[in-house]
Amino acid sequence: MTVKLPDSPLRQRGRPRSMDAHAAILKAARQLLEDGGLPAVTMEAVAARAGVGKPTLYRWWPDRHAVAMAALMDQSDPSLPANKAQAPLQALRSQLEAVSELFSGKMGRNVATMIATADAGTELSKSFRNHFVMTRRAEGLDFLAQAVAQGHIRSDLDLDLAVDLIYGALFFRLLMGHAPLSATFVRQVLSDVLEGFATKYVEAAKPRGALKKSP
Amino acid sequence: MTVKLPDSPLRQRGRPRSMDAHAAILKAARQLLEDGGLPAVTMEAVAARAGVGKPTLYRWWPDRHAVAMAALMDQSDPSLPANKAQAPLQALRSQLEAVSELFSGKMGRNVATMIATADAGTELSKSFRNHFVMTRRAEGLDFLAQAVAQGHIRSDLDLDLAVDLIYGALFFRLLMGHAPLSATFVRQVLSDVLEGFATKYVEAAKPRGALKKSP
Amino acid sequence: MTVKLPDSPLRQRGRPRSMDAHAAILKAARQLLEDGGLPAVTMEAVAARAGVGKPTLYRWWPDRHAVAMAALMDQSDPSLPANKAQAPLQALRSQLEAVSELFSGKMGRNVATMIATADAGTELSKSFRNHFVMTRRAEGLDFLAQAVAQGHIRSDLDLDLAVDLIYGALFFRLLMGHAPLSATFVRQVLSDVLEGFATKYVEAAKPRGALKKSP
Amino acid sequence: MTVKLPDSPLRQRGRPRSMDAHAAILKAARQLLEDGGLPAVTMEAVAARAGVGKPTLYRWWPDRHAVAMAALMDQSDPSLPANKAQAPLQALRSQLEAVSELFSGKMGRNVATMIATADAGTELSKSFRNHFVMTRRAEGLDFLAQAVAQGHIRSDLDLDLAVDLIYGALFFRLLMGHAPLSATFVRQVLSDVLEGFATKYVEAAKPRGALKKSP
DNA sequence: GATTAATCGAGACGGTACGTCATGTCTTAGC
DNA sequence: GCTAAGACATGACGTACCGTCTCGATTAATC
Repeated sequence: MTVKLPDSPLRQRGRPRSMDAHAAILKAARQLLEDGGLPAVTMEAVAARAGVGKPTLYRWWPDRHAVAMAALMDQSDPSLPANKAQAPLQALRSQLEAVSELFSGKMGRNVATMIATADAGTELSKSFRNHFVMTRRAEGLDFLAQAVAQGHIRSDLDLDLAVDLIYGALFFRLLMGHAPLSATFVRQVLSDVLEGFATKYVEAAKPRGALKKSP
Repeated sequence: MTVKLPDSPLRQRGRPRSMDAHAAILKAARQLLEDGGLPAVTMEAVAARAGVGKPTLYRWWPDRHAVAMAALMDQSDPSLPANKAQAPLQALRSQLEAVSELFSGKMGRNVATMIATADAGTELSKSFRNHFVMTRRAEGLDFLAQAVAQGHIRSDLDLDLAVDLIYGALFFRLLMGHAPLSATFVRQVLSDVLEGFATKYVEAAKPRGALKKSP
Repeated sequence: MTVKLPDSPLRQRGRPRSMDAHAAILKAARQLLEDGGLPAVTMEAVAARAGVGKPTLYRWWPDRHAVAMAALMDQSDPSLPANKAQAPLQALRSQLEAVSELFSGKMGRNVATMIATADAGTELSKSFRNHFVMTRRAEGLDFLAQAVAQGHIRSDLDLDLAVDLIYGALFFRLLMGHAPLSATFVRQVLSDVLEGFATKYVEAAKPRGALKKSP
Repeated sequence: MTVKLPDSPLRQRGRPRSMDAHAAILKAARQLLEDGGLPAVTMEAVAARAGVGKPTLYRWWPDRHAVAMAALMDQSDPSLPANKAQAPLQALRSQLEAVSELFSGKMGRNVATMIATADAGTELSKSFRNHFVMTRRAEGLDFLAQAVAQGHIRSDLDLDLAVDLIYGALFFRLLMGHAPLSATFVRQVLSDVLEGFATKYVEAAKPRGALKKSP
């Protein structure tokens, strides 16, 4: 997370903010998250561990939730693996496996919890969702689009829906916990979803859409 | 939700618990939930509004989270619509529409938040997930199985995965909020997922599973 | 949950307040006062030293000032020496010496500071002033009245004014610090004030200073 | 109060200090004192209202107490009425009336509070006491000395004690608040104290009360 | 009917964390 | 070199709930 500095014609007037303090705060929050999860990230504890005053915390973040979000976003690498060499569907599978591995860990639960707990209207909350989920989703969407372009998938599908199906199943299992988040699961999701979309089927099957009229 | 009383062979010796108090507590918690969401459900506030002592609360629930869960479960009708008259896929669609309508409301967010926040290992937490999600999921699974039995859907599919895809997409949109949870969306999810599964396709297309080996 | 009965004799409803906590708080405040004066009596420090939660402090006193007042009043013996055996003017001198000795010490300054700092309209503030000053003033007034009755002092004087002169001079020196608060000072104040009031004076105007040897 | 500038032979090297800032600070402090009393005079508030940086405040005054004192001393006219035309005891009465009127107002309480709260050893604290009390006391002492010289008062008295009696009674009533600080009170104090001191008394012991009509 | 014991309301208790405020120090850029 | 602006560590403020602990009162089953 980066703090937006006003790029105004006015130059910095007062003492510039301490980058040390900033870094120490995020580090402290990260450690507390790992040790005790979200409830351990109290402003008090973060301030104490970072060697920082509470007002400094409140100067830059509205509440503990925001600090925790910033810490998580700061730590995790938002850069995508970008396996451009791979075939698009293969790349999608790799990415899904990486995501599911990340999210099945301790931090994954934290992220999921925070997304569900957040105010959903806040700017920070949006950027958090973007950081952890929506950029991945966008990447996945891109992979699907490439697959369509390369003819591996039918071109008449709603790809937005497709990625929601894929990532949705993943998060559903994460939250409900009724089944593991294994690589096998990822493989199954992909194959089952994409079977419906595969070009091969389109060629052989007709007519589309009749199903929903007579179930 | 009702608290299980020990059906001991010994007759109750002391004063029996007050059912009035129990009901008043849940009602108070419900109102607080509606007014201020989960954070408003404090033990203090519930006790005050219900005209009940705090020890009475702690006698029956371990913490505020549990009280809120109990209140939500008490209020919501767990009974399923059970349109056995309808064709199974039609019934599934009706149920999904009902669920998406419920969850896009205020209480839906509360339920989602609580599922994500809960300890995930607690007995109460499990029964909460069951009450709000897993019973619906089980019902959906049943509808799919009926559809298979009646030949509307291919018989060689992993139905567990299918329901996770369907409900997952729903919850994903609910949590991320990047797109509405409309009836249109439900229709799309169903049609797109089921197209992959429709019997018609199975007849025409071969071979299955080759896709994932050469994407 | 039960019909409220007209609570006849205002019976204790909840847990009774802990006298231990009360005593510990006052003791802690007293020690802090001695160590660091009034500014050392912070709610935080009192709570910590007394092994008591801050809310318990705020339940019974509105602010740190009140706690310090209560501590001072609790510690000091409001009972008057009551030297009824002595002649009234002699008793007055003894009392003044005792008061000046008390107030020239560390606690004296604290008391003086608190009287000057207090809100002056509060009930506690009034009772504090009563406890430390006005009861002594009343006693002094009584001594003077006795002296009048016994014919040592003229009967046509405003005794209220006389005690204010006497105690006022004492406090004036205490606050201004331009001269010590010695026993000599007390003797001087008394003799000079009373010279104006002494019966003998009116009658004979001689010799000076005899008064204080045989009041 | 004015800050002493170093009258160095060297010309000032940097930016000269702003006299505007100085004046603005005292004005701001004065206004805050009037609005909210001593506790309202925070460094923060003074700086903000004066449009001045906090370091500028701390450069010239050690703490908020000192700023408040400076503001009070700056505002109040230290010049004495100096009715040299009047008879000394009459002049003393005029002065006492002026003082009692000033001190019974809002600022009077502030001054009294600050005297009692101040560290009593500080240089500023001493000069504050001098400014507000001791110069008046010295003036009163002078009036008494003149009265002695002119034969209105006995010559063998401790005048230092006499002024402490007079001013003490005044401050005592101010602090305790058990009786008003009226002109009547001033008249009474003077007459009763001086009766003991009046030359006439020593000589004739009759008649009483004539003194205050012809001092 | 009297005894007994579980439960009730009320509310004080020791705590923890909250979010705010003011302190006094410091580090900039601007005049 | 002095100013304003303002970030900083510190620490007390007063509040909200937490979960525990007495209390006296209530209420039924048991004696």
